[in-house]
Amino acid sequence: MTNPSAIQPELHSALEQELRMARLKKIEEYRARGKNPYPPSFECATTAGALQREFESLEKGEETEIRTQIAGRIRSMRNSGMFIDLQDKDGKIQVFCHPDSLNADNFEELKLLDIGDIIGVKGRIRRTPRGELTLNAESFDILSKSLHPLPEKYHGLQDQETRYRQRYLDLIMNDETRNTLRKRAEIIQEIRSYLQAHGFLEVETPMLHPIPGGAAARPFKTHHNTLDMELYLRIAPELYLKRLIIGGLSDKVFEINRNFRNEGISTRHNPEFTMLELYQAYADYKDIMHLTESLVAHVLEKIFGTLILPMGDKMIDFTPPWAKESMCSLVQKHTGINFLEIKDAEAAQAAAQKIGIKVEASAGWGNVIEKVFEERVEAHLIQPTHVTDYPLEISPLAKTHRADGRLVERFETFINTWEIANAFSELNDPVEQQKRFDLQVKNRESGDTEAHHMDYDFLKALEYGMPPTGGLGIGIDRLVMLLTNSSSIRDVIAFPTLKHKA
RNA sequence: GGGCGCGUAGCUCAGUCGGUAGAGCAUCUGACUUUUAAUCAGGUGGUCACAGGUUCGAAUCCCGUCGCGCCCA
Repeated sequence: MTNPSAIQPELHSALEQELRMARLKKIEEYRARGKNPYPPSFECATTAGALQREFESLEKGEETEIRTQIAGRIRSMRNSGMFIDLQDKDGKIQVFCHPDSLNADNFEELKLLDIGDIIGVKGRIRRTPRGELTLNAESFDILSKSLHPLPEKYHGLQDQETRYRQRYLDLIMNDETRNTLRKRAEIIQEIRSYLQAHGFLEVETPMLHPIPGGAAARPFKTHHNTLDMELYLRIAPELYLKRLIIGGLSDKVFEINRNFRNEGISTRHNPEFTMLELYQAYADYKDIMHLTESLVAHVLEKIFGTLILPMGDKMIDFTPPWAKESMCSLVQKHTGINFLEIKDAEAAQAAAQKIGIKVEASAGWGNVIEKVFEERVEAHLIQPTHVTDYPLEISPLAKTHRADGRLVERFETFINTWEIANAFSELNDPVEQQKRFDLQVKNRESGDTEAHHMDYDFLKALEYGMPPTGGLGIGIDRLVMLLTNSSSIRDVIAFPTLKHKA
């Protein structure tokens, strides 16, 4: 049994304690009247938003005999509680508490109500002479008493840090936060329904990996006590989804789930983030390109009813087909250098240095191209663009390009300068895959902490035969950022990773 | 990891040249009672992020630490 008057460590000031004690006292008074301040349920007949729509045409000053009941949080009170603004999931409605209609018991209990309390109200609908749709309360019940004051009613909650640390307050106070996080849920719902309608099977693969694989990234490490075994939080589901394709669980599988990468935090990076990965047997990267476009276009049409959205001060046009150009061609366009004519790493490094781009002495031909691309091309990719035909050297899981052995069949889609999608014709030659892993292991030994690990278990699976397969990864958080015009990934993740507060 | 900025009442914010800590909202008391950020009168409320330094005197100047934001890597 805890002492309700005990000082909580989070409550520093005397005022905060005082406010809390005053509200605890009101709870006791309410109980003393035989009422339960935390009742088990309340039957809502409608919502504020639904009422606003339903009675849109009710004239000023018009009263009805229509009774309804509604629940919500008290956002403000005027005239000593005579007028209460109630907020629920989809709107606000004014509640009028006057002894003419409100029962005598409840009228006495008005002084026990505070801003922030959740109440249920029964009453009749009218529109006031000033034009406000109003519920003339006949009775109310406290459904949950709030022990803390809400942020300032006019300016709301502004402090960025508090908005992240106490997201529930941000959600109560800021419509924009509610809208963004609801849009996120809708976007994911639409992705699911599109993929399910196109024959994809939704699956779940492990979060705990004995060997972190499927991406170039540093993992979080953890330990299983009973098995006495090191495990890693997954950096990508790729190698397990391919095992499902090998097994023929379905020719089309997808997973929408969290990945974890033990790297920096920025407006575009959160240590845990949500990824869509899908694999389609007998398809190549060109098929996946079309799939990517129609998937995203479907989401936009369903949710926004348009294919053109604002992002910052720009307009992004998602209408398929999207621009498509090879990485080397884009690099040549922006630097004048045609790397396809450059044969070795030394010459590539020299070409990059000549235009003022520093590259490491160990950088191979492909690494140099990637670096030049990042520094000179990415910033220009505003409208949706598939960048194709990446260097093999930086793509250890992709199939060698059918027309050029130095490249792979891969594309990344850039929108608003951000990488949104990454896709390949998947490498399904186990001998070739082993060579690629060997090279990665060598890179790791020479200091590349993001290089892939050798994974014999996966190689063994490949050796049983994986059909030709196209694969796609889409960063859901960044996609949601684009579609909700959000400038920080923290705005599209309900509870972003934060440091301990001092 | 580097640079810049921010941190003052529960919330939103002022705080001049270094001279006793301020406002609005919220809250409490009272008045009023069909309001719309209700209004009127009065009151409560402060670890000025934390720690040190300079100074007769620091929210203010300096150093360090922590947290948040923005830009860069």
